Amino acid sequence: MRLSTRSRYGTRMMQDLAQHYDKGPVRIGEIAKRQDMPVKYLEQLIIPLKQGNFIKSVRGPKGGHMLARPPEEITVGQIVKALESGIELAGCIENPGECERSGSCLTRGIWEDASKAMYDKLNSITLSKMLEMEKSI
Amino acid sequence: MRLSTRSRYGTRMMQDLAQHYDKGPVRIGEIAKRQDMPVKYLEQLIIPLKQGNFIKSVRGPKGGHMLARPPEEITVGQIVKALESGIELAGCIENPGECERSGSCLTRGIWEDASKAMYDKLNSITLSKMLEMEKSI
DNA sequence: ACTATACTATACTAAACTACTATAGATTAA
DNA sequence: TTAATCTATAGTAGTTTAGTATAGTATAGT
Repeated sequence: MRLSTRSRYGTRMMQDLAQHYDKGPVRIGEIAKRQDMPVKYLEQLIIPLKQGNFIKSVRGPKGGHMLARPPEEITVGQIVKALESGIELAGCIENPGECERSGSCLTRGIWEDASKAMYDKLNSITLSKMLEMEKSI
Repeated sequence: MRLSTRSRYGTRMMQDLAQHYDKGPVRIGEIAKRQDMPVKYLEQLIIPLKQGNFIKSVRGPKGGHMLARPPEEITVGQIVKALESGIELAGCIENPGECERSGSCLTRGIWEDASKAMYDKLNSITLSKMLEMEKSI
């Protein structure tokens, strides 16, 4: 039960952008180099993050990307949610109709509760909180 | 970020066995029919559950499977752990050596905490607790 | 106006993984 | 001895993941 690299790379990209918040646009190439992640892959991950209003971009030379909101207003849970295709542990949570047993299934509520526990934790961590953790490493 | 069918089917199989606890061995065919899951697939899932000492089996005619321990001593977290290949949200939690950044990675601790939140929730639910939930549906 | 730089959009692909299915064999109650 | 049942191992079609490739669009600087 692994998070995809989409979420993991995307979170590290957002971390990098938070570390350069208010210092002008940051090129994908820089992030990719610093964090050792493929440029072309990051370019794809930026799309949903822009749609979720977490990133804004400047085109052309001297262009790049930056956080659309301050780091204390963005949580890791939001980032993961934007990048992960299905965010719940089972499809039947988001879409009860996909299983005819949903109505009486004893396990369904369990997967729902466990998903919630996980996202509550992820949503409690903002990008600024994450950067603070840096000092204690 | 979905749980595999291994975990989901396996948990439903264990639920079924809990519902027939102390009533003699239950054939896989019965479980498969009641829960609408493929026999041959369940046969595979039983192996790790036996290894984890959650199930014991009787071979030959009139044989079948049963819980190796009472339902109040088995948690959903234990079942998922036995069936899921990697239980953590990122490989680097179980195996820090797989990524050279592990030592200084800000995200690693986050995935670890989120995994823990999830498993704490799953481990708080025993099979007997699960059966009690049945009444409230 | 031109050019180089950077973002944007879409399509493709190899490898791994998932969710099974198939075949053959081992035990044992009756 | 037979039939029921579990056990072991191998195969496989479909999907997903983690990228790469190609072709474009926007714009700062000259």
